[in-house]
Amino acid sequence: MRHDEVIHRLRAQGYRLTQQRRLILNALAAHHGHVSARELHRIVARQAPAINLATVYRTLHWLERVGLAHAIDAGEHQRLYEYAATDDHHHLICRSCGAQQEIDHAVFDALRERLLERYAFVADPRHIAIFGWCARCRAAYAPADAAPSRRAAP
Amino acid sequence: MRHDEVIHRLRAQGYRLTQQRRLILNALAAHHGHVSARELHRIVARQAPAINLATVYRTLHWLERVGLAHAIDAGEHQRLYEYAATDDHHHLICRSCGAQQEIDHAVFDALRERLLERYAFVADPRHIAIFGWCARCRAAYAPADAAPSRRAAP
DNA sequence: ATCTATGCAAACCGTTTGCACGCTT
DNA sequence: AAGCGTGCAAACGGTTTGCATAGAT
Repeated sequence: MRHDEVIHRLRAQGYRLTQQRRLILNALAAHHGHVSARELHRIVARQAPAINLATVYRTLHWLERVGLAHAIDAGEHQRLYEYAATDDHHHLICRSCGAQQEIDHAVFDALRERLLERYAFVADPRHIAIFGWCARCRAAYAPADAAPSRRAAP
Repeated sequence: MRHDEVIHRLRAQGYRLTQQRRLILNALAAHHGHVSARELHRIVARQAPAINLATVYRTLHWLERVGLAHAIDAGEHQRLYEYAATDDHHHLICRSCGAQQEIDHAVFDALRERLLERYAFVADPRHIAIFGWCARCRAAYAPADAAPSRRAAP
């Protein structure tokens, strides 16, 4: 695995490599996509039942600090983590069925340029969740490709 | 104020208009931008000290249900609310100084088109927070207009 | 041997809920 | 008079922290 070398560097920096950290980092790296601390705990607990949830939290903070994990920017009411080696990407989330689709960072290039021009702002979107309606649900609901009206009174 | 008529409609639908709801709605509408439940509670408590935090939460849920308030999509580790009459807009947030700038919904038009073409996804971004670096901080840090490198090891 | 990281349990913070009562309708 | 909405207090779920100890260096 790739992180062994990273870990080496970290050890050189005075951090200690414990079984728990190893397990948690592996689980995080193996898990494609986001994980909550709780889920991660459930996963590593299969291999090391004694591991404590607090340790997972502390380790996640540590991984974030040393740059091996990112906390999710946007999204729902729970903090999620992902392995930092993952390429920048974003998500489309369907309001109707909840399906998530990963999209490429490049889709934001035009927007970033525009923000730079108009607002002199260097955008660095790391993990944005964009809500809307996926093709399937749209087809199921209506033939038109217009979004369902949002402010409609019931 | 505009909501009197809305409230009228709601009353017609069988909802009851209490002092608390009136106060909370007014405070929410008067507050430009996002508010947390706690902050809103603090505000209304100035006029009605007996008002309970649970009531604020319940009222916010109710306002959301009837379409008078939106919960914030993206953003930080706290759920925030805003008055629904507010136009769709988004925020640029500086990672360095924390400054927030409101940006127009139209900035997303090109992105929405692209998402529709490429992913057949109808994006409905309501309140996205885009992190990055504002002009001032960028000037202070470096002459170049490049974003500070993100994955740099310390 | 040193001192970091862990386990445990309690604390914390925002949010939700059950219940009896008050107030709008 | 009827019943929705409120206050109160307790419960809840996720996250953090103090403390003694195990374990990596």
